[in-house]
Amino acid sequence: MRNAIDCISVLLKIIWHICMLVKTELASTIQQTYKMDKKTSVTIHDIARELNISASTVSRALNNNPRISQATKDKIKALALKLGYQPNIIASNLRNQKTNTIGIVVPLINRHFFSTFISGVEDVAFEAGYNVIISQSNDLFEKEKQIVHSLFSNRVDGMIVSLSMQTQQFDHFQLFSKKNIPLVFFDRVAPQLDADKIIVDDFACGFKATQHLIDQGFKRIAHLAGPTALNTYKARMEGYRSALEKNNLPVNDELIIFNRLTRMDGQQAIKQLLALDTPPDAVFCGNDTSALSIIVYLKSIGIRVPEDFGIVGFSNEPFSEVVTPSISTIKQPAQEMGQKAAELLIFEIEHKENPRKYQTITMPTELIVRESSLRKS
Amino acid sequence: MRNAIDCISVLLKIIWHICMLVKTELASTIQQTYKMDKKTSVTIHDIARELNISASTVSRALNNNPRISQATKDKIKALALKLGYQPNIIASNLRNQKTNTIGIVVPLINRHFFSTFISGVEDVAFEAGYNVIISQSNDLFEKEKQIVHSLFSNRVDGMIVSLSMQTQQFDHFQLFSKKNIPLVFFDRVAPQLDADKIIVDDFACGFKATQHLIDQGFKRIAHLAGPTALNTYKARMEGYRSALEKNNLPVNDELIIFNRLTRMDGQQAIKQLLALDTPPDAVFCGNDTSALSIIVYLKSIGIRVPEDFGIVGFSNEPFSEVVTPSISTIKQPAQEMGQKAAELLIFEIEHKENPRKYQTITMPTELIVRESSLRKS
DNA sequence: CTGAAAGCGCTAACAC
DNA sequence: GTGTTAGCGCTTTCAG
Repeated sequence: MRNAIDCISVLLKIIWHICMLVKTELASTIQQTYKMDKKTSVTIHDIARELNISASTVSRALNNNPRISQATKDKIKALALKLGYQPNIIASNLRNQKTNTIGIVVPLINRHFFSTFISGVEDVAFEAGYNVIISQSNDLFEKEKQIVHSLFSNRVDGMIVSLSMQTQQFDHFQLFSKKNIPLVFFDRVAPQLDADKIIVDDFACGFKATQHLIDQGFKRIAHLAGPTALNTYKARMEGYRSALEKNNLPVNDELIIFNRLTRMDGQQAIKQLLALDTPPDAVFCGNDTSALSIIVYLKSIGIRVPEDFGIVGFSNEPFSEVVTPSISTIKQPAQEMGQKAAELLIFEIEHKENPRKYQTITMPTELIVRESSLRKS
Repeated sequence: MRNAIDCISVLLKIIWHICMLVKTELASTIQQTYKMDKKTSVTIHDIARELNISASTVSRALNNNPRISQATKDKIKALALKLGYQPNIIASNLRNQKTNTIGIVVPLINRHFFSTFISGVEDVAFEAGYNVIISQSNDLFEKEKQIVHSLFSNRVDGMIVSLSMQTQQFDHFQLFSKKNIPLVFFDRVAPQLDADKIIVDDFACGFKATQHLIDQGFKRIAHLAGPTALNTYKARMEGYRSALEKNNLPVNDELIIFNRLTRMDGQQAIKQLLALDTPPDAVFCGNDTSALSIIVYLKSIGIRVPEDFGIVGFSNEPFSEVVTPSISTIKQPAQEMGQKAAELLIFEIEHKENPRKYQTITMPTELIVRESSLRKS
């Protein structure tokens, strides 16, 4: 018995040693791979050594510094190409205190307005030699804060932001303003923020949409408002109210419903509205999604749009054009807004002025009249 | 006369000097501003000096190195907070040869599939402490090449790519494979590429869609194919052909139309198909956009969908659900694909294996049957 | 026109 | 536990 146990114990020890051997073997392989990795990365020093010149000359040549003779430039560039040299931008960034990177913070990337905006930013940024790093706040204040800190630590040269739905404080942006790093807000902005802003005139849009419904002969117009903590939804609602007043129509609070404008919200809202003693005959919705769900519901209960009920949405989502009936809506120039934001930001990055003057750029919008509101040709 | 000229010359000199003075003044102001900027940026050395300890201790403390006593950690962290210390990640990146950044290359950011995919990537990346930097190739080969080089120079730790429509060569990706930087392709991939891939089974999807039309009693089924240089469109078409063959239906080349699947393309294609001697009674479209335009056209000329003509699209664009008739389509799990791609990439970044084994992950798809193809309940 | 040297801010091997 | 020191790869004075 004893013997057997001893035997096993010895065996185990042997196995253990084998394991250890394998492990060190593996470790050294990894080590070697690592070294190989490093060797494949050619630096300006490698080029310098090969040509018996200094690294600074190589650096200057590759940056087209006029003080270097054409001959050496050619020599250096040729070798760089041959060796497959790729500059380490991280090192350059550290030295230059500039990353050529701009950060974007949006609530959600996969919303048509935002992704189109980002596309516009990317276009301009790429042309100007900037990278774009994006993050989504998912409409959460805490995540927005984290993102902003992270982008700061990553030393972005500037940042473009649309606020989360929950954001009411703005301390986290002071990091940027204190270090004089340009900041451009768009769409969802805060009035109390001293910064550049790219917006549309949501008030005018709300007015325009409502006036259009009035012009089409609708008499009792309701409004689906988004969270009025956000400047955009608040202004749209105020535009709506103002249009009613201007036309001497009563502003009736039971006709204004506040929610988050999801499809569910839209359906609930229209049910609630139709249950009123004197229900409305039209509604201006804070977005197209809710407008859509209202159309679907009305169709399902046999109310005709626009004959019996008029609808105007907001944002010109891709589906608005193709549903039946197609949805009248307000078109925001998302791509152009992105381009403009990027242009403005990059300009400020490259021409930092002190003291700064903040601009607010209002982009043009368009009321697109489609079937859902068109009773008169 | 002479006097006058002398006078002017002296005046000019004076003005010149004033200018110079102003210039130096300005320069020093700028200098000062610069220094102020620098001073506001607190580093670990500032913390170290203040506490009479070394920078390395500070570094270790902030990174929660267990070798530092809790007491000093607390002291350091408290001061860091007080001074508003923000780590310079660029410096850390350079030193660590790691950027915690992953690059994404897509044809177009503001396409629902891609932006949703990106959103999925961002979710996972953020959780794992990675930044996401995105670029769009605009379906141009040259731009794709530039982007890939730029991302490499920016030392991304890994990259996620969907190829441009024009891409036929893949040399630009060797930068990454040579340095053993993980690379994950998705959706539009190249079979000859040795890399990880996240795809759906486009062949099976094409088959499924076509089989569904057959099951619904459609007899003569056409196909709108995208550019077959892309694996996705090619496989969809092959699935279509295979389904016909399996059901002993003839594969008729005049029923297969190749284009870029825009709305225009869709309209042209359907006209062409209806002009045939024996036109089809259904079509499987390579995407939802072309399916939509066909529906619109058929409605306009009084052909009923699905009674007279069946349609299946691809991708489950948001509008597909809400148009009338709603479009039967294939749903790709874009968000999940993005999450999976990010998980895979990050895993490979953090567990670099040598030699690498490349995986191809096929994500599940779903045929969503809606009105445009449903003749039998 | 080119080189030497210092340093961007952080980390980690090595020493004590 | 903490300090010393040496870089990561690049740019940029300053000096010749």
